[in-house]
Amino acid sequence: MKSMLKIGEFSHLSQVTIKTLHHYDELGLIKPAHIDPVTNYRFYEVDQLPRIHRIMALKEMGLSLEQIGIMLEKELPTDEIRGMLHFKQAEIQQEMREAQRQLSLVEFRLRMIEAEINFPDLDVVMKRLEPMRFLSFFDLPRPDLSTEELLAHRERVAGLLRKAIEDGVIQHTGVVIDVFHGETILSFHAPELGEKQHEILIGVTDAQTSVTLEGIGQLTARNEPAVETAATLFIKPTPGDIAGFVEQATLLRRWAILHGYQPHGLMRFFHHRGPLQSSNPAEFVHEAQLPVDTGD
Amino acid sequence: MKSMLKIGEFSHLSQVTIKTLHHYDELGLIKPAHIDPVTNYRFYEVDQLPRIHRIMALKEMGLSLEQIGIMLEKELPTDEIRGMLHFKQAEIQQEMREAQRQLSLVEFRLRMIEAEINFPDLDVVMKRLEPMRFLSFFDLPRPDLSTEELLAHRERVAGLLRKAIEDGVIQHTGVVIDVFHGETILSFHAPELGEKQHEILIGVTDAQTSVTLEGIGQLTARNEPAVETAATLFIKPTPGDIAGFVEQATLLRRWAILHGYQPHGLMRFFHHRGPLQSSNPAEFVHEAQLPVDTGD
DNA sequence: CTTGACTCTCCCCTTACAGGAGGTTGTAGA
DNA sequence: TCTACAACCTCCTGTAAGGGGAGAGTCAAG
Repeated sequence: MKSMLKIGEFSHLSQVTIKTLHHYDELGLIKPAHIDPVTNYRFYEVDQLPRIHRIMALKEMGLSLEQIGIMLEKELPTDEIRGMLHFKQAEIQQEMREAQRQLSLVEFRLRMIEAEINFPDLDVVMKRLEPMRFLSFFDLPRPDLSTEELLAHRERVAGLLRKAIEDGVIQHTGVVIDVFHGETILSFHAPELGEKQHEILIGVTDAQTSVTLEGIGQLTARNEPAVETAATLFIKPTPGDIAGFVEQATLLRRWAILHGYQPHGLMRFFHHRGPLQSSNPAEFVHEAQLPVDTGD
Repeated sequence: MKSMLKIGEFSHLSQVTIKTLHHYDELGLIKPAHIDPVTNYRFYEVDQLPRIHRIMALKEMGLSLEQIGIMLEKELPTDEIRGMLHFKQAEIQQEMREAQRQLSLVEFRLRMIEAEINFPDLDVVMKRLEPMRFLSFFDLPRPDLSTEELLAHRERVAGLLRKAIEDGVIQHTGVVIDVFHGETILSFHAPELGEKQHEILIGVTDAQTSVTLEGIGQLTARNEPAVETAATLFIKPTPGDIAGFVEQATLLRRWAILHGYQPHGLMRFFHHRGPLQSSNPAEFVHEAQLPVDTGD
């Protein structure tokens, strides 16, 4: 008196939907004990309850159906089962760390909204910078330039660089980066700093060697390794808005620390569209990139 | 001198794959500033970097592309943004609890393996029991039955019940449940308990009212509400293996407590295939169901 | 002019099912 | 015996966020 169960009854007993049973049948996870060859009706036996039970128990652990299939077939040795569970354990822990990270990002946003700090452009993204070759030089002639003097100086340097590029003296890749050598970005135009606080990096081809430009001095070629950075964009930081510029850069540094990234190296300012590409500062697009240790 | 970027350059600057940019274009999340009508080449502008940056930042928080689309369009009021973030926050916390639960399940399994406790059938699954109508009676005539006496008694009761069902006196739905009234399953055949420690529930139709059966006594009809349970199957607990039976039931109770479920009510033994369906104890399939508070 | 690097549009694949269309089968009441 | 209606079947589509690849067209340099 074997009690054959129709799929509906089996579904009810096991609390597994009929759709799911169809699916598992198709995958071969659990096949009905009998299928009527005429009607194709599936018939299960009570004996099969343990198997579907076990499948559900493994699924609750987050294992994929494929993994469950492996664990169920062929009396897998205990060691392999333990291995799979350890692997799954590590996977879940990774997921939890990821969820924790997301949570801290969301909460940071919420705090910014609550505090009515309005930095709609503080969208920090992790970016990996590829290794690249640069020409480097320090451009400030004196530490105590006034804002006007600074702007004029910048314009003159940009003109010289543009000319050198046109003449082919510099094989430019289109990348320009500023690096501020100082405790923080705040030191940008603090007169008490030494002369070499502001470095400009011009991306060049691998073949480029160091050059000397009249009116600037020596540009030293060097290769920079790849680096992980926390990056955020600066839109139209017109010269008059240096305060906002500084504030946002400071916020980026705080963001990184708050989210568990250890700043590691100097902040870089990557010019997507700067003085070399456009003469209209209102169109400038810069990106601050703070190298960090990710711990990986 | 607008700098139009081909998709490859834009992809490089933003660290977003071309495939993803295609996808976002299709979804309308970020459309190229210009598309060559002849070649269909996509051209982006540097101006569009902030938008893709923001998209990535929101995606890092775990928001779906659909939600991101909503947040980006039409200068959404701060309140709505805050609302969405709060919602996402709750969602992440829920995910973390779920991950925590999975982790504890995996770790429980691992501990069982390490301790070489071999209960391959302790696959605990949460099940919701539907409300159902039962005939209830307490079946032990004396508390101090020997094992042989107990088995004989059971057989006699099963025969009487089968006859009552055949005669239509009991409109049986096929469900039979044992409930042990005592502190734990361990009290099962402890003679010091009173007479009414073992209750049998026979599932019946809603129309069934209480009846009196000769040789058993009165069977009282009552409706049981729905209840959440932690459930595990018992395969072939032959009478001689009462120790294993008890051990597994105890383990189920421990499992529930360990995983944060508060047991709430008495453990039930649901007979998928018991004395009423089969006369061969080797084919029996039972299920222990422990009602619990889930906290929902 | 050719080669190699880019880019385009389609189409299929992933997970674990859910929903529904359209057709067949089983059962209970009139 | 007829007829509802529930239960069951197969087959198709859809989900989220793209990845992989085919086959064809485009761009820049040597």
